[in-house]
Amino acid sequence: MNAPSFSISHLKVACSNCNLRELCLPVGLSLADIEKLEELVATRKRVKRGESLFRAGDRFESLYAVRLGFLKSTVMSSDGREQVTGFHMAGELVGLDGISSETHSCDTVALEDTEVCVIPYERLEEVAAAVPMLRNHFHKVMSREIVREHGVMLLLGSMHAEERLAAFLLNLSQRFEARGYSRTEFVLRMTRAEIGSFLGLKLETVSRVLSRFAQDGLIEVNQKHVRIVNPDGLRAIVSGQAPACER
Amino acid sequence: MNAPSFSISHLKVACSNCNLRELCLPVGLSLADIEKLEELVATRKRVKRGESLFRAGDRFESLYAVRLGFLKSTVMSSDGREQVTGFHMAGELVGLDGISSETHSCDTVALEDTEVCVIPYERLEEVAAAVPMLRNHFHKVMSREIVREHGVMLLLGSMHAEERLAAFLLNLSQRFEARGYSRTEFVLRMTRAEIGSFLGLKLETVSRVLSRFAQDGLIEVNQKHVRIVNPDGLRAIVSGQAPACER
DNA sequence: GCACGAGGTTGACGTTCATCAAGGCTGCGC
DNA sequence: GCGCAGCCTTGATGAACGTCAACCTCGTGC
Repeated sequence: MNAPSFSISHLKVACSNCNLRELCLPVGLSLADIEKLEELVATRKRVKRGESLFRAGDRFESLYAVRLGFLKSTVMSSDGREQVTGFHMAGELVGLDGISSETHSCDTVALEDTEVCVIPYERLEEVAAAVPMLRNHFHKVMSREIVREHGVMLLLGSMHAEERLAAFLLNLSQRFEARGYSRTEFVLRMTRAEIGSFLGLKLETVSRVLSRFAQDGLIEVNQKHVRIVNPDGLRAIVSGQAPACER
Repeated sequence: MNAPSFSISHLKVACSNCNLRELCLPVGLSLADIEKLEELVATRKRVKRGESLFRAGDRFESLYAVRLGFLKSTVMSSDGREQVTGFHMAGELVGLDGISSETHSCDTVALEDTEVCVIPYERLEEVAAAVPMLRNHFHKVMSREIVREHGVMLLLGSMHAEERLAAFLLNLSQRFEARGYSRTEFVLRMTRAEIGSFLGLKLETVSRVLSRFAQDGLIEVNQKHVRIVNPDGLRAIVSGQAPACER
């Protein structure tokens, strides 16, 4: 509970120039609208690897748009079990959990040095009232998060370890691609234990399944570095085409 | 994909008289605001047991506030696995998944004869722009759904069968109580298979665990009728105080 | 260079839950 | 009444994953 050492930069924020525009913003905003938005996003905040952006119990004041870096969100049960609820990368909005009770209900921690745009929520509410397109976009972002979580529930509730990991790798791949990175080769920013927590598996199982995928020529793994060799093979696993028992 | 036989009632809808006000609406709305709201909620819709309110792929047009009855939502993977993502009762809002892509991404089906208030989404957006309190309330409802799903992820990702079922029963209990029903005695509207799907378990496991709870004097079960005898015992199970291996 | 620690891999073994299978209960139509 | 279908229960067995433990790898600080 010690105060994390954020550096807050008061640099001029310019959404209009931001290379994440297509991810963050609705298309077709007028210049005037974008100006309103730039007033909204007053500051940026840096979060060093290992530090938290916010913690469960913190008063909710702002949403955060990830500019660069990588974060995880976790919830904790009363008896101390931890569950990773998501990983966040550039262009994604975090903090939505806090709106409901004006208090954050999860911890969000940087897995590498990260920079976010701070979006004071009260102001967002005002701007959203005035700019229909932005309001609509905001609602879509929240709804998309609900739909994403439905997908995670499907994964956790009805998939085997191999299917979960294949789905996880493909999801990462697709998100990296959408950000202009390679979809076949990337670095896992999280540990095996964190992947396991997210997927409802133990770290040993994650490690074993990754090794098996590598053995089967689906991927190459070297510690955190992953190369997807046979994406269709992974897709086949996700859709139950190739359950473990058939191989 | 045949058209379901809804009966749409054009009765005057009166939120101001609705006994679900405290669940549905923010406190402290002015009379003028409530009038705007009543224009918004134009119609009601009845859905018979077994029929669907909407299906994945349907164009999204409205949200629905449950007036009475009981529904489930399910998502389906490409290979046909089904996952129950939630059960809905009076006072809850369903259909939020559709906002993101203007298409519903889950099926929502009545588990008993059900009546909902239809809330055309376009109009909701307008009214929300004009009525700050309602806007804020709407955002909180969406956020609450996100937080709820975090809880389900925790359950699916890190709890044992007994813990899941204990948590499930307590959750139902608490929701019934909030609606003025008994918190100790209620009827499960869903089958064992549906409970299992929601909790990531098979129906046999659900049945076995319920029997074990009954044997241990925690509950009484008779088919769909459940009486919670020892809620603290259930709570102890949820918080890992009493794992199966200790008994 | 070396020691240390965090994170990762791999193997042996055990537990939990799924699977398969048989049978019971309840409500409904005839 | 009877038969049937849907749902539920219970038992026997096995697979998938967790647990425990040993060891390896890499990066860091001294």
